[in-house]
Parts: sequence; structure tokens; C-alpha cells
Amino acid sequence: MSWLCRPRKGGVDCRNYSHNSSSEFYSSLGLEGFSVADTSGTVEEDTDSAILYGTLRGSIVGLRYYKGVVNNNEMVALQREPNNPYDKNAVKVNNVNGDQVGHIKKELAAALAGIMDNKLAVVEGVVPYGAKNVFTMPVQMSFWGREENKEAVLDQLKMHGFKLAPPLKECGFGSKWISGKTGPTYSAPVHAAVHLTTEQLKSEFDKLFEDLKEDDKTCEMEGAEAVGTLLLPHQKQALAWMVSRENSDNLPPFWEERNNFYYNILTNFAVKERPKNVLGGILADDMGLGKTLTTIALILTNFQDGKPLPVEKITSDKSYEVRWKKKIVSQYSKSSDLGESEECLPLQTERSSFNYCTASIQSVEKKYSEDGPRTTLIICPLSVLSNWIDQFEQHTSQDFHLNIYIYYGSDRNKDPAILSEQDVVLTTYNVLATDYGVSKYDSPLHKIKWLRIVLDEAHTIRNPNAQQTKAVLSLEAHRRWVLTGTPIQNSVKDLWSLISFLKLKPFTDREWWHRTIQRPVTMGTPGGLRRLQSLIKSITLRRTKISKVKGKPILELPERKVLIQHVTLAEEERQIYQSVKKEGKVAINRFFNEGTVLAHYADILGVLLRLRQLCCHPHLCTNTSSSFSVGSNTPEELRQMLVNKMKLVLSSGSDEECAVCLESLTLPVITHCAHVFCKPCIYEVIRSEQPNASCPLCRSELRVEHLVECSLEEELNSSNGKKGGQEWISSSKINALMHALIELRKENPTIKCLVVSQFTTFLSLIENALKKSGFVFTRLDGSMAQKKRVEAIQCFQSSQAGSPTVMLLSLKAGGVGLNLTAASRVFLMDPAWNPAAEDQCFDRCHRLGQKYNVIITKFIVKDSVEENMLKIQNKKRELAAGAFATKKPSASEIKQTKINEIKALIDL
DNA sequence: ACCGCCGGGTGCC
DNA sequence: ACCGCCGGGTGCC
Repeated sequence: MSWLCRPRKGGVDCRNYSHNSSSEFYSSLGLEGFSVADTSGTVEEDTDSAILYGTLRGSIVGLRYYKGVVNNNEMVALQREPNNPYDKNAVKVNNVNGDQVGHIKKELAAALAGIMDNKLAVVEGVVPYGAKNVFTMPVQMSFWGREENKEAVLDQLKMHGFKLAPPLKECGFGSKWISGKTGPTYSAPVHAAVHLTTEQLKSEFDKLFEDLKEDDKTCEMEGAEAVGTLLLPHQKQALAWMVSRENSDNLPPFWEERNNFYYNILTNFAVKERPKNVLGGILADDMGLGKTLTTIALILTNFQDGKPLPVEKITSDKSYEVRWKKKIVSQYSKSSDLGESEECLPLQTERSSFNYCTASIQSVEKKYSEDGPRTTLIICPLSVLSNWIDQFEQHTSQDFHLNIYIYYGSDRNKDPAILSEQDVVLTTYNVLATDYGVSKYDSPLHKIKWLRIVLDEAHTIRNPNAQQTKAVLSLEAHRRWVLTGTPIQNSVKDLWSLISFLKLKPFTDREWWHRTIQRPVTMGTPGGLRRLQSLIKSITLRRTKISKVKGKPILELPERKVLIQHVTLAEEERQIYQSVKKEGKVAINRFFNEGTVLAHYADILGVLLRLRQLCCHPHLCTNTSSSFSVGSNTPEELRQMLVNKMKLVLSSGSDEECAVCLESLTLPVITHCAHVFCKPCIYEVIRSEQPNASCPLCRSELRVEHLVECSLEEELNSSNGKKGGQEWISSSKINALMHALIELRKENPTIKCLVVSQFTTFLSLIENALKKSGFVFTRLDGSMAQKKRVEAIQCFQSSQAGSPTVMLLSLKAGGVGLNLTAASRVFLMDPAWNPAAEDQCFDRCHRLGQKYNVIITKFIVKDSVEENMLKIQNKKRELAAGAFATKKPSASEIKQTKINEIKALIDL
């Protein structure tokens, strides 16, 4: 219990980011002490665009009253202490470990207080010398902030009689002092940050994972007896690496031993006790290489001192019983994949029978009573929960029994004593966050010290302010693993949560992460990327599908070819297309001339959607609930119009991102100015900009009471917009598809195909054509119940004669785990906005288990919006390749990108 | 703190 | 002397 009550260092700690107004906001509620960690995501994240204003020498006083010590050249943190009873301007000075060293002298503190409270600048300190002083010591301060705040900061300092020295070359990162024998020397970063070109960054990034196969990462290790599956060579390597990391007593990265002290060469912090290495790391293999299997092998193989997990060996008379139980587990799993809300839970009976099982298994005589913790906690998104259960079932030998508890569902057992008796507890990020949200102190998963925690698809916690992230970061464990196929999605920033989870000192504290890694990288400081590289390298194992083991490709995947098949519209189709295009172009031109493009963003997406639909089939384009009228009607009409616009944006398949968090929309809401954001994101913007918040995209007034959300019924109603008895006709695209399918059938009637579209109504139209030509087909889309999905997949994957040869697939159906290797042909009926979504879809058949070369055919209508979409896709690919280490785009940059996209799409 | 600063004691040479 | 100077007490914010 004790670790829960203690204020936590290294959790989400925003000391230097705390905001005056927000602390007042919370203290008015009597909540001070809880507030600071909850500061908005918008203000503090701007630290990426900070420039160095200058430096100032000051002094730290009161050293004799505190135990925190520093070394010469060590970085220190300056932290406001507004509740200090002697001086409301007080500024504390802490060392890297978070121990207080002293205070900033009061005259200087008086000047700093306003600057820090109003977040005009971030003030960072380094103690250049005098670290052994008894009463006072000097501190060299650097002032960082956004260009527009520079004057205000200089004025503020001047008022108190201080003046910044020009940013000396060497003190850009306070790194003059860390050069010493070990650290790299930085030269002239400061004002004119050397921004690397995209290509340079990209190649640097590629190097990040080079040489990873060297070191000790090529040793192989066999799994324990209880691992029922033979591991592939690269999986044995991963197992060996993971086991060695769990049992290692090496120093963590950037620490060195020097005469009985341990030095951190980035911050110059020293401690007497040997810092513990991360007993874990990041397994960042590409998907399909078997991260799940390897992790299961790890759990079974490395319990304590390199000994296997003492699992129960099953005697033959028991094995029937257990097999039967395993069956129930898998049944449970297959119905649990719908959504995270409690309503979508699997059937009560199935769950309770499973829980009953676990209980009965626990009553079986216990062979082992270990002192330390024995349980591994696995946290994953709901969509892969069932995959874990399946894989445990598949890969644990039939002769052994693992106690696995699925901590999910409203009747989950919250007794920590029961949970900590399991071998494995499986749960989801949302369940964890929900428990934690109800009460940090009653959350059962937070009461247990785990043997090991595994975060699957760990990039789901890349937002440090998300409740899920906070919940994950405050779990206790000996060993910590992060599984992800995408270690760095958008920027270095995304790494922080992961590094912090791994408890890598001193990076658990965002300030140190930012000063030592993030800023040097984003500013392009020479050596910055190398530093990040050596950090990543020391804790990460990453192989891609094309990596090699002993000169051989890791996975011998068949070839994958993408062909573009141009389609010419028939005359009548072309006419409709042209007239809709003309009409849309006139409207969009008007928006451009009026400068109201963004205000009509949803309308424009609507035009583009209609054009894309017309490329597929004229019948798709009947949802012409044109919302061009902007007449201010009754509030209810206005609301309905906004709901319609939002539905348009959401259904347009444009994969809209929230401009605040840059991720796909969760709980979308629409503003009066018709821009769609995540509800929590926009609430945060409104709160942090109070009293006068404005839309991040267009700066118009923003008020909570003006936000409109789409109720669940409305969403449902819109999705089953079934076509009434319209008479079936074909289309040019369908003809092209059918031609290809029939040719293929002649060639080889057993080849299976995926026919993919973003428009489920289009899939329905294609059904007609398939029926007419006598194809046996099945279908998988997002609206299907879990049971039906499983049926469809099993049916399609079957190699039996008469099994379907075609699967109609909606582009985003199914999670990453979806396995459709029976297909070796893909027909992509319409291009997606986001090329990554297409690739993901292709990977569902082009993956481990695929026996044939995969040929993908993209149908693209000539002289249409589809051709332009291909261009945008290419641009996005380039962008994604170079996205690493670039800073978060501002709202105005997003705006510009969107405008450019629109221009490119409608060829203006 | 081998400082600065404060405030009481003190007062030609 | 409503000063200077001395020397003891004292010391973060």
C-alpha cells in the first residue's frame, strides 16, 4: 500500500510547466496539490518551438537547510513555490534526483516568479562551479520561450534590474559543462537552430536501428518446456535478448562508475547507490514477427534467476478437464471484441463460466509458494485481447497449465490477493484507466507489485496527458516491457511515455527528458540524434520484415506487387461526374474567394466524397443532404446541421485527425464554426484559454455550450442507410473488377481474392455482380457482430472445395491481428486518403503464412479525384517517412496543409 | 560566513 | 553623536 500513498516522483510531473491560472483554478476548489499534473496539453507542449533568449548568472542560497547535493556542471531544476510562507515569489532549486538544493536569491526570484507563472519562459539552471559551497552557490540560467514572448521576458527582467547575457555559444544546453571527458561538446546551437532537412533526418533515423543485430542480440535461446511451439530463429534471439535484459545488472544507458560514484553523463548527476538498469525494454519488431509468441515464451522461460515459471504440469487425467476449460476461454475471447463500453461486453453466461473455471483451477493444490511476485500483467487494446488469449492457448504446451485471469468486464474480480496469485493477468488500457479514474488508491491493479508488466501496442499511451498514460505510469513492477510495431510514430516526443514507463532515470521526469534528449534532437543539435540513438539502441530490439538472420531474410515472405488499373467511366457516368464536379468547383471557388474555405471544410469534404463515390457507382451518391445553406434557423435546425456536417466529416473516410492531439478522433464534437475535434481535447483548449477561448483552426469564438456531439442513435441511424429497392445496375468500376475476377477464375479457380472498399454500400452493389457470375463469396465489415465476423473469416480461410473465393472487405474492418492469408489477390476498389490504411489492409494477407505472391490491383478512375488522391498519398508517404523529429505542426500549418490538399484534389 | 548586514554600545588623543 | 566606528549576533525563501 505504501507506494501508493507517497507522492510520486517520476510519474507525470509537470513542475516547471505548472500554470498560474490553472493552479488558481484548482486552489479555488481546494484541490491544490492535485492540480499541476493535470495542466493542459496545449501550452506546455509548445516547448518544442522554444528559442533561447539568453543567459543569466544568479545564486542559489540556503544550501545549508537542504540535503540535495549537486556536482559542478550539474543541471538543476528551477521550480516555483508560490505557497512559500516567507515569499510568494520563491523559486526552489532541485537537483536531477528531485532533492531540493536551495532557493533562488529573493531579488532574482522576484523577477523570475512572474515569468515562470505566466509561462513566458522556461528557466533552466546549471551549477557551473562551487558545488561544494556551504551557504550559496552560483547558477547559470538559460531562458527559453517562444519568439513572441521574448520582449515581455526581457522587460520583466529589466524591471527588476536584470539583463540577459547574449546566449553564449557554449551554454545552449548547459552542455558546456557536460563536455568533460565523456559527453559530446555542443557548438553554437542557440538561436539559429540548425534545422536538418527531411532527408538528413530520415537517414539519421534509419541509422537509429542499424547495427541492432550486432552486440549480443544474435544469441539464441530455447524456450522452456512449457512453450508448446517451436520458436523461429529470430524469435529465439528475441527471447535470449529479453531474458538477458531481465537478468542483467549492467548500468543503464548514460551512467558510468567513477571512483565509487555513479555518474549520469548527460546531467552530471552522481549517486552513491548503483542505479538499477531497466529490467526490460522495448520490443519493436515489425508486426507479424511474433512479438506475442516471444513474450509468452519469456513469461514461461524466465521467472527467477533464469529459471522457468513453475507452472503446473498436468497429469493425463486432468488434461481433459483443462482442455475443456481452454475452450471456454477462447469462446469468451471471440465475443469480446466489439467496443470498450460495458454494454458491449460478452454474454454474461460465458464470462461467468470462465470466471468459475479460474476459481476452480485456483483450488487445485499449489505447488509453489514463492516470496516475490509471480504475476505478469499484460495491458493491451481491447482489439488484441482475444489474440492474446488465443495465442496463450496455442503456444502453451498442452501438458502445462497457466493461471490466466482476464481482468475485464463489469464483474471482474478486484481482489488483489486473487490477482497476484495468477501467472498472468490480462487487461485493457481502458479498464486500467477506468479503475484508476474511479480512485487511484482503490484500483486493484495499482495495489499489486507485479513481476512484470507488458504493454502491448504501447503507442496507445504516447500522449502523456491521457488518463490511460497516467494510469500506466503509476503501476509498480520489477520488469517492464513495451511491445510496439511503431516505436516512433510522429516524433521523439512520443517516446517519453514509453521511456518513463520503463523508469529510466532521469528521463522519467519530463524536464530532463526534454533537456537532454528531446530538445537536442528537435533542434538538430549535433550529437543529439546520436544520443537518442544510443539510448534506443541500448533498450530496444527491432527487426523489420526484411531484416536478416545469418544472411537470410527473417521471414521469407512472398513478393508483393501493387498494380494500378485505370478505369474509364462510361459516358453517362462521366456526365454525372462532370456536373457534380462543376457544381462543387463553383462552390469551392466561392469559398476560396470569400476566404471561408475552412468554415466550409465539411461541405468541401462532402463534394469530394460525392465525386469519389461517383467514381465507384452512381448509386452511391444519393446521400446528397447538401448542407450548403447556412441560414441561421432555429437552434434545433442549427444543431441538426452541425450534426450532419460532422457525420459527413466522419463518414467521408478522410481519416480526419483532431487538430489538437493529431490523432484520430475520439468522442468527436463539432464547433459552431464546423470544425471537429476530440471532446476532451477541445474542452482542454477552452479551459486553458479561459475566459476567451478560440477555435484552434479558425480562431472564432469557442464555448462549451456551443459544442455539438453526435448521439449514439444518430450515429447508428446514419450507418444503416440502406438503399431502397433501386434496380441493380453495374458500373464501369464493377465491370473492371468482374472482368478481372472472371479472368482469374479461368486461370485458376482456387485463387482467393479480397475486394476492398471504403464504402460498404459499394460492397453491397458488388455482391449483386458476384451473385450473377456465380462467385461464392463472404463479407467482413465493421457493422458485423463479432460472431459473424469470426464465421466469415474462418469460412474464407478454409481451403475446402466450395469455400468462398472472394471476400468483400471494408477497408478498416478488423484490427491489426486480422489474418486473411488465404487470399493472394487484392482488389482495392477506391483509394484511401491515408496510404497507411491501405498498406495495413494489404498486410492482412501479405503476412506470415502467405504461400503465394500477392498481387494488389488498385482501380483508379482516369481524370478524376482518384488520380489526385494518389498524388496526395505520395505526399503523405514522404511526410510520414520524414516525420520523425519534426515538431508538431501548428494549427495554422495544419490549416495550410488542408487547404493545399483541397486545392490539389479539386484541381484549382 | 575568513563574508555582509543589523543594531546596540559608544565617543579626543 | 540627528554622526562614525567598534565588535557581537547572525544568516534562505
